[in-house]
Amino acid sequence: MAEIPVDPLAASASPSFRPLYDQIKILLTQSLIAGEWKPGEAIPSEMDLAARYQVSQGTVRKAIDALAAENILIRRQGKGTFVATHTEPKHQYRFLRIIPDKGEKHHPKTSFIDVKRGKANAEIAKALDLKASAPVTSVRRVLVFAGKPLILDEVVLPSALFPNLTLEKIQESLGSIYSFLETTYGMRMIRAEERLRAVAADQFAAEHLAVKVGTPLLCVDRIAFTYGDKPVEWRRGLCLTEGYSYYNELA
Amino acid sequence: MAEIPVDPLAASASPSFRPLYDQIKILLTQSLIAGEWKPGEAIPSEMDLAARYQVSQGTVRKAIDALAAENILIRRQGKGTFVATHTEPKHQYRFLRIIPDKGEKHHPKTSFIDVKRGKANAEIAKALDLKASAPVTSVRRVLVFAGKPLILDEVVLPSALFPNLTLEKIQESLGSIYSFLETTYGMRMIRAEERLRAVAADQFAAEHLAVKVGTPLLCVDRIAFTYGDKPVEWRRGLCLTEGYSYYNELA
DNA sequence: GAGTGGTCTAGACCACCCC
DNA sequence: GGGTGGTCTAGACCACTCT
Repeated sequence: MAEIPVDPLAASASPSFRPLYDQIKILLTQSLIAGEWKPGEAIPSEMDLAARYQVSQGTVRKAIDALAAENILIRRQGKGTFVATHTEPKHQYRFLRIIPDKGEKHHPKTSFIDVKRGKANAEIAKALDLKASAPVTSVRRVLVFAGKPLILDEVVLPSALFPNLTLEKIQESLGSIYSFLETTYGMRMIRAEERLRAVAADQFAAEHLAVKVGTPLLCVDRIAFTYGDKPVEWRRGLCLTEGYSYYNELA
Repeated sequence: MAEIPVDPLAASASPSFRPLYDQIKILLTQSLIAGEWKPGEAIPSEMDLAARYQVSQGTVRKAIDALAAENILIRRQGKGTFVATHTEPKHQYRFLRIIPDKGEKHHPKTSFIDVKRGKANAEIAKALDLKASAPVTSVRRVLVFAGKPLILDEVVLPSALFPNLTLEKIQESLGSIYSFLETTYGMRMIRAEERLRAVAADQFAAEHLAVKVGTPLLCVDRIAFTYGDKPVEWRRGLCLTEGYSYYNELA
């Protein structure tokens, strides 16, 4: 007669198997959400985490590897593992795919147009998982590359998550919006989905990008997500693709 | 007194360190280039490869993991590790990012316009690493989604690598161009770079996409690479983004 | 049941960083 | 020199597939 093992882990493991490193990954993510380790800070060493979770170093390693592959953690040999941040100059414009056709990628200068409060339309409410006509805050800006205004965009954020957002505050902050949201609201964007279309410039876009009405523009709709795949930002960018283009790698 | 180990590997390892699994990865890639394992076939088991290269299974595993992450190999638990192929229905249109705004991704029908021989212009010669005005073969087609012509594109290939390409041959083949190139010329595309712009439809595009001249179109330039990051295809697609858009994930 | 990939462990040693 | 991540190994066991 074989013994019947009474092991709660083994019992729950058999149907729909979940590897240990995956569970560790979830625990690490929860600590990140809870703010146990803040953006830019180092998390405990692999050995410490192995002791904490009572698993081997190799298992912790696999969990961290997965988070590093998603750009949520950053490994630095000899120094430690750090919580990724949009604040570092190198990662300021991590999600910006517009680059010059010739020469190196460079960062734009931002010129803000206005900050307004309003209600989410159907499309945005659906994208951000909000109730219809939930309060939202919109930021409109122009991004200027090498002296040329190239992108006109509108960033829409749920007011509940980002209260008291004003033009003054956002103008004071240097750098990208994500850097600002991170330092001001502790909200970190970890991934985004984009949809691209070609559209004709309307009057407003034509003025701000200094082109004729009807000029073809690249329209980039984005939904950005924070930890746990929660959508927290919708934006639409209208981009003049002259000398610049949207770069993408397919694998 | 400590012994001085005489180890040729260790000696060459110190300046500009290269991990073992990286070297194994290179050896595997060379075997793929040499055609030792053809697309769709299984490569030897991890244990066999470990014996062949005289390393541990874990090291072979890391090398295979890297190639699997690049979609060059495909792991299937319980069955083996296989050479990826564009021939399988699921991967036929792996690089196609145009999907409907509502509903699931679906495959287009192809309608070929013509196949011509010509000389590479400066842009294409540079992209494909060819001599100026090297002979190239161009294929023009229209991709039709759910009955609507949405993409007009031109595929440019070096004639030296793809000899005797005719309209008849390519029309006989079902499915994507990459599937055709793989079965006919044994050339496998493993990754691609794209640049997107918004342009106005010219006369030719307007006719084939059934729109007015001047309609904004998404222009997608692509360079596709085979093993060893060798560029072997240039293409330009003009895409009508009505009800469809170019989908991309940022991480 | 045999074979494959997938997980987990434990330990040794290396490369890198900073004190 | 001590700490961190990175590599490599060897072995045990689990999950999946096919016969």
